[in-house]
Formats: sequence, C-alpha cells, structure tokens
Amino acid sequence: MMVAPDETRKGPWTEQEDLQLMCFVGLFGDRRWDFIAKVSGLNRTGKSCRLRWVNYLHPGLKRGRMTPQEERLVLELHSQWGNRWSRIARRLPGRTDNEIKNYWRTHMRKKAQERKRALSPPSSSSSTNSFSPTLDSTSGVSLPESQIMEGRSLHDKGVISTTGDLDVSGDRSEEEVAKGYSMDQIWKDIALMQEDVSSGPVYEGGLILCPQTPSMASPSCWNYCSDALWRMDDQEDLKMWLPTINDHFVSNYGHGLE
DNA sequence: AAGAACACCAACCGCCGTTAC
DNA sequence: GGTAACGGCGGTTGGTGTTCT
Repeated sequence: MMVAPDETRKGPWTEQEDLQLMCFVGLFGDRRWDFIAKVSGLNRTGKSCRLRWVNYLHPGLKRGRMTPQEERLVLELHSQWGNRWSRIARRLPGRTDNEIKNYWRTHMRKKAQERKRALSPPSSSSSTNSFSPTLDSTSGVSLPESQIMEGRSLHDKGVISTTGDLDVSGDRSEEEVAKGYSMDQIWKDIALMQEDVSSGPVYEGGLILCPQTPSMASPSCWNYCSDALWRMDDQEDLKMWLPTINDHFVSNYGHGLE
C-alpha cells in the first residue's frame, strides 16, 4: 500500500496496521502515542493510534452486547455522573467509554421514541414535544438537566478536587454511591464475570504479537521497557534499530495480509 | 426477494487539562 | 511564568449489519 510520506492515513484500520500497532505498543507501552505513531511507520496520528488501541486492540476488552447487569450499572452511574463516559467505563471492566457512549446513545434514542409515542396522541401534533436528552426514563429515574450540568461542571471546574487527586476522592464517593444504590449484587455479578478475564495474562496480546520480545509479556515489563526507552534520544537512536524491528515484523507477520 | 428502517460500531474532530521545555 | 506539544475526553458522524415491512 503506497501512501505519500507526509500524508496521514484516515479511515478504517487494516489488519496489518493493527498488528503493527500492537507490536509497537508492546514495545513502548500505551503512552506517548505521537511517538509510537512516528516510529511505527503507521501514517496515523497519535490520537488515532491511541483510539484504536483503547477501543479495539487493548487486551481484556469485552466483546458483544452489554449484560443486563452492565446495563443497569451504566444507567445508575449515568444518573449520578451524567456523560462522564470514561469515568463510567472505569467501573465496567472491559468496556470502553466509546462503547458505553454508543450504547447510551442507542438506548436513549430508543427511549426517546418510546416516550414520544406515549406522550403524543396521534391527533395532537405539538411541535414542542421535543425530547429532553437528560431524561432517564428507565425505571422512572428522572434527571433534571441541572443535575447533570451541575455534576459535570463540578468535575470540569475541578471543584471536587483541584489537586490532581480527583480519582481518589472520586473513587471514595463512587463507593458511597454504590452503597447508596444497593449495587453490591451488581458488583458481585460483575466481579464474577471478570474472573475469566483477570485469571489470564492481561497483556497476552503483547506476548503473542512480539515474539522477539517475550520478556515484555507483563505490564510491569512494559513499564520497565517504557522507562528505559523513554530515556533514549528519541528519533536518532531509534532509527538505528527500528528498521530491524520492522523487517522482523514484516518477515513474521507481513505475509498474506494484503 | 427487495427496499426501508433501525441498531450498532468504529473512527474523527474539537476542546480542555496536563506536562515538558 | 509562558508556551507548545501531547494525551484524554466527550460529541458527532458515517458505514455496515440486522430486522422489519
């Protein structure tokens, strides 16, 4: 596939790009995306690489439909936090913010249609019956817009914590929230569901796809790798040995992918 | 069987916060 | 302290698969 050197690729990822990205994330860790984008030879932006990794390639991601437990959890958490998708996603291991966002969007659209049908009799065609996106019509939980906006602004403006330890205070309140909503059972269910995932090597993908670096199978190894490599004088030093990796990669995985 | 409508998913864009220089 | 670069997040859009008529 020929791409102009300076032209950034967009659109769907190919299998080969996926493999290449996984390999380089295995080598350098899942940070420094611009760097990975450059050295990997993928004509993608760092953002694009990160998104692909986070939403699709990351080991441990779940596939398939949301379970009823997860759906309930999303609803509960959304009622608390609004559209804080990444935060909600952290409470659903294996689910991405994008996935939850998509789910919610579909879910709300469905609910909106149901509500529209219920509220608007065939004869009365009020043009003002627009749906309020802040209404959580599931189980009758209504969400005043002020609640969502309030919660959001609190986080966005750093009122909850301006010292960078937002996660700590957030987690604490999250647990309180969980208790308050009697979600212990949900958590147990999810924990049970997670046993399969957590019992295996989380970063198995890194090992499988980077046979030339078998010692990087565990996250700790990745961190070690990252810490060491980040000190390299970036581009110049890397140029010396990256071609080898690329050649190796192609020779191992480049067959039959086009 | 064909077309329309719907549902789902992947990816991009713009903004904002953080970090490094 | 100011600024640029980067990473992360939420919003949005377009494509594809599935279901319905």
